[in-house]
Amino acid sequence: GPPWMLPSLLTPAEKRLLDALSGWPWIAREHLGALLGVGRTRLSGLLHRLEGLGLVRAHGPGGRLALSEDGLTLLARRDRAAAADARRRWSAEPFDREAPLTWRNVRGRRSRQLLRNLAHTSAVHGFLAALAGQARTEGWDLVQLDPPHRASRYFRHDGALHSVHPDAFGLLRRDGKPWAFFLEWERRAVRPSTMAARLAPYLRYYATPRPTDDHGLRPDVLVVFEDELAAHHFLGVARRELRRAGVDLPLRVSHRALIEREGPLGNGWAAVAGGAARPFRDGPTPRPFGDAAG
DNA sequence: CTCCACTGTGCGTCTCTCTC
DNA sequence: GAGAGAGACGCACAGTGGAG
Repeated sequence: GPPWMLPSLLTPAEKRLLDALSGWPWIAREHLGALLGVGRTRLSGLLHRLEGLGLVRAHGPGGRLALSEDGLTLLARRDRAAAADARRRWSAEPFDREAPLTWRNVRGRRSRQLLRNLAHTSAVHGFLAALAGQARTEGWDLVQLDPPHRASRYFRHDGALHSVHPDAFGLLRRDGKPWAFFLEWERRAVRPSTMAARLAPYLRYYATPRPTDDHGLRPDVLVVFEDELAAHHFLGVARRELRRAGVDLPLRVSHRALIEREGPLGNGWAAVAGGAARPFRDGPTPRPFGDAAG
């Protein structure tokens, strides 16, 4: 059919898949299935149809998924946004179809950047996929999940314009009670000064009334490190910085192995509350995201 | 001395606000 | 609507210091 008929041809599930892909380019099938809450069979069916319509393409040996340029155009038109801009930014098409999939061979600026840092991109996808799965089994409703470009927040503090650029923002709800978070996935083992610098934008943001104004509640700031040692160091830095700034920042810290074992909604987080860092697995800690812990 | 990991700096990119 | 300026991010690059 003609392209202008596409929106009416697509089912709600297919539109949800397109939206997910627009937020998380280069996502692996497994992660996408978990995000959408569909099994392998169902996912294959959806992808087969969308690939047949030319809206989605799988790239590289890993079959990383992304919207095609037609897919980007379709969503841009729906959002009354400039389609050419969207393609320039998000196109996953290679310059050279014969050449292997590398970041240098990708047209879109943002999608190129995401492919270049594929380890980080995949880590965030994996976190969110696990979160979505765990949320379903534990009765949480995943209301909202924003990729970095929608999770950024710009605000004024001391007269200057500042911003936070999280790797993701999410809003969940259970029994009518909401819980929200910003995610920062930290790759590099960073020095104390760098750790403090990463924290500073959030300290400024939470020093303003904006978190509550923006979301109706104060989202937790989740910081995940690749290795445990860096997470422990960060806890110390964060404790000092929070005390120094006198800001009540709902910060939770963890590391990859702990998240993989406990799940994002599990017991693997250390809180920095009242200036006192609580070490990981120091006795039975309350479930951080449940009713008990707040 | 060489090698390697880490660090600081410079640059490019993005999005916001302000101004015209 | 276009352009400038500001703040934040992340890469490339070069310098530094420790280990062998």
